[in-house]
Amino acid sequence: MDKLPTIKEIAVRLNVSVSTVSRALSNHPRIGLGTKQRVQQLAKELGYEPNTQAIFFKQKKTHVIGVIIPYIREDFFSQAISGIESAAIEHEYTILFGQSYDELEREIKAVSAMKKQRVDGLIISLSKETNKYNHLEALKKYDIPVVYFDRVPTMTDSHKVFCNLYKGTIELVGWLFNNGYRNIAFINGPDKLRASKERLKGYIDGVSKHQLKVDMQLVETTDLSKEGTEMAMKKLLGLKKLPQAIITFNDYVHMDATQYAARNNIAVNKHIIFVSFANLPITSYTAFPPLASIEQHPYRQGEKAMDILMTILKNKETQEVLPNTYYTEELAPSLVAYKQL
Amino acid sequence: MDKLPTIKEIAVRLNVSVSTVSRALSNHPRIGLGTKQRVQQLAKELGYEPNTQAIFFKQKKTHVIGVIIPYIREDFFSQAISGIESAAIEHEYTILFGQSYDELEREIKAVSAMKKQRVDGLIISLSKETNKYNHLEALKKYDIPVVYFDRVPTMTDSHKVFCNLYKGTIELVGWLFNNGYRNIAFINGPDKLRASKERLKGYIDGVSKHQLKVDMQLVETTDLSKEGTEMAMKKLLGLKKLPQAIITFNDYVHMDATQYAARNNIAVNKHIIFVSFANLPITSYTAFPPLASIEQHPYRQGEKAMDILMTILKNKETQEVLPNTYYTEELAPSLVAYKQL
DNA sequence: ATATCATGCGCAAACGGTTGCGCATGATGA
DNA sequence: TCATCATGCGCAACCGTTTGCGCATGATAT
Repeated sequence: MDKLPTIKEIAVRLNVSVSTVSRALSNHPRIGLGTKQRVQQLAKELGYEPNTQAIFFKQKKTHVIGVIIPYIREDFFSQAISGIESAAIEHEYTILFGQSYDELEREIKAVSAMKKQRVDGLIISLSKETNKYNHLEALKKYDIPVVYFDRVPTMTDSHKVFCNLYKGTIELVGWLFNNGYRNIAFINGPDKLRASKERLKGYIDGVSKHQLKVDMQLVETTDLSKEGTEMAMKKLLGLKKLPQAIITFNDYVHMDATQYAARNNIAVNKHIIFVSFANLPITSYTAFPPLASIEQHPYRQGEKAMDILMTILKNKETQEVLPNTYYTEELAPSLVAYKQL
Repeated sequence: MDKLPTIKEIAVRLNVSVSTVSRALSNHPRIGLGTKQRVQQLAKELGYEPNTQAIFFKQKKTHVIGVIIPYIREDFFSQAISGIESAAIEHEYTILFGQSYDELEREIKAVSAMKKQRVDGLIISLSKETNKYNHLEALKKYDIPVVYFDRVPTMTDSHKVFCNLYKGTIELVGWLFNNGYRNIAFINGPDKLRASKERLKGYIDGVSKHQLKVDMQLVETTDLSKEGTEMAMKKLLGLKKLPQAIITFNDYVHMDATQYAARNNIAVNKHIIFVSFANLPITSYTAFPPLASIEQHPYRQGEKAMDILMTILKNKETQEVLPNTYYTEELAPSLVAYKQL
């Protein structure tokens, strides 16, 4: 394969210097019209395309941003990455992709790979295991800004975008209340997860808000496995007073819960109604879809994260480095009722 | 932020030349032990990490491969990309990500972005619209090898890996036959799709193989929309002799078909049984899961594609360029029966 | 004592561009 | 007529690293 045409080759052929060619191509005012035309003409003929790698190298930029997520198979994240991608394209950026599979070790490796590739910035949704942030702090040394989304860290000195699930849960409880449900149960996720804490707080505050007393017997947790969910359901169905409604941690839990209920002769969504947090696109095809769901806007979270990253990068260029400004974008979740009760 | 330590800085501090430092770090035999130690020691102290961008630039390599798929939201593709990623990690490669959304125009842009970034290779599953390949041929000029998977082109001078759905469909028909079903209907996808042609051929040959006569009244097509599928179902349910089994083009069609059937008082999977091609992970949670399904091994397809790409790249290094060797990997699909009939 | 060789290291080019500065040249104004 | 200035272009450094080659130096062989 013959070599790609370079600026140098054009220079030689036209008997001018490389600097002239470079400037001619970028329409520098100090280059004569004739020269410009000859250069641009020949460039076109040769099919010259600037070697972006060389330019990026010199400019210490890559026009690449890293994206690390737990699982691309989760619809939530594939939507998020699509949002990121669409915003990235607008800014002429491309995405370097990595999954953590919810493992800290993999996350560290992925971050390290991004660092090696000198991404201009990183967007990440943390793994469940992530409890320390050295690997991410390390990026500061390389001047790589990090924007977190959805699974965001607790530190305040970070850029982040997330959906306020505390409010979402309150809304969900409110919706149930307004539709006449009082005895509202809740299958939460693992205690240590931030997502669980938020939901629980929302549940408690939501219930209290309507002058109901909070009955912790109605609150169970699952480790998100099928078995864990079934154990939780077993306890709830064993209560003397059966719950009228069950809020599940997410759609995966929802599905296991409803299937278990059905197997135990509960008329799902009649006898007990189920509501959840939206993760899955096709719950409507499911045997027992949730009657209402909290939409967490993954696509928009992705877009927003990218937007924030872009403004950070622009600011860096403009030297307006405001090192102590941290962007936080809190999206309002929205309740989607699938059926009018 | 203070500058990152470079080889040059180490050189200055140690009063040696950059070349010595470079060689000392890579354990070159011609460098004295003492010097090596001092260099490596200082490198460690400074936290020196080689600038991979600079190295890649010099070596005309990026250690990045591009991956372009239609929709990451489709579970098939998110699995495929996971397979690619896992193989990539083993070879110290990272993935530049792009979606075509099944549009040729977007695919072209994505390819162009990959080209700009000088990926070392490209793995792509073509968009439905892709009927010409100039954008991909253009990569030859840049010496970027392309490996196709699943949605592969017709040209023979290309590397590809795919699942033989012709055989898969035959197998599906055979399974139905062996379980006593004779009147087997088929809702296929759009005629022009290669995937449709393969399935249709498989259907016809599969049916003939068992000495059944091929009744084209049993074959309908859908444009893959809900409405299209329902029209197809309407026709099939309108036949004087109702089919005993229906093969659907994929799980999305399956779901629309079964829901339509249920609404029209067909006892799904009893009155008429449904089988499909696996796309969705959670059909088991669905109201009417398919009783059997052809698994197309997206993860393995991804892995395989990456493996092929790697051997191509290795060969390039070794100068053993065999320009007219094209790798083709045809995976055998496997039939998964969800219930014993 | 001299040719030979291994050892240890530095020079400089190269990858493909960008860019500050300086040097001619001809036109302009005083 | 001479200083002044805009115009058009080239020189060379630079980004961070690798690598072919050459140059000393001291040891070994003859």
